[in-house]
Amino acid sequence: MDQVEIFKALSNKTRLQILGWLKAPELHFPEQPNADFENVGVCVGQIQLKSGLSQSTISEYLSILQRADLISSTRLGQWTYYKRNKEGLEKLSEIINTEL
Amino acid sequence: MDQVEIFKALSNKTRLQILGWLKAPELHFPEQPNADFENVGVCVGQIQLKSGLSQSTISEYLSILQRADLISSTRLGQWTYYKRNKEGLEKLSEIINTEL
DNA sequence: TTGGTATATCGGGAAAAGTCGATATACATT
DNA sequence: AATGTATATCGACTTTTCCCGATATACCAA
Repeated sequence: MDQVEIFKALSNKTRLQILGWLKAPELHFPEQPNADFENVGVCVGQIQLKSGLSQSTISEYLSILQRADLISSTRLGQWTYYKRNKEGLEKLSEIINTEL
Repeated sequence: MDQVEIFKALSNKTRLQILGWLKAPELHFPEQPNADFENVGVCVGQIQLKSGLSQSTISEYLSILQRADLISSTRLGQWTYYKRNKEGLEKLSEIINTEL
């Protein structure tokens, strides 16, 4: 993954917010039936609702974050759940501490 | 400083390279008369030369990095020297570790 | 004060990102 | 099979970023 793409993914207020929400889903989203936050994350619809942006925009934003390895997804039935990707974020932290 | 602006500043290959060069100027730039790397940094002309981009572009890039608190500048005679801003980079690292 | 060098700012054209509504796809339920 | 719901993709339009050359400003030297 190109470093520039990681920073581009983070260069947007809504995408930064999404990462913040996913860091503590229980604080930012209502209870979910059939899928716990820790294991699978939060479904697209909830994220969209909270963001106030259109469904298509949020879907694209999530895939940008995913391409940057900052989040990961799981499909369960008709829902796609996204959660933080700890490894990707640790790698980012390392880039900043060692290369910049 | 807005977090988004920090990440935007980092969303460009050349600007990332500049930060990398400024992390270890002695490895990336020739000796400078009258100004040592540790205290004042590297002058715009040297950075431009190494980047291969135009003078105006590099001048703008440096000011983008400076507005994001990632570098700082010192004017000495007709030269402006830029160096890494440790504090800003530490703050960035903290943002990533605590908010994302 | 005239000219030379270093850097900053301005104006612009091309490319990329932001964001939407419409449509497609995937899955579930009846 | 038909319909409904969740998400992804497409096409378009607007705004922002990239990067340049030209020009302005600041400082220095003769």
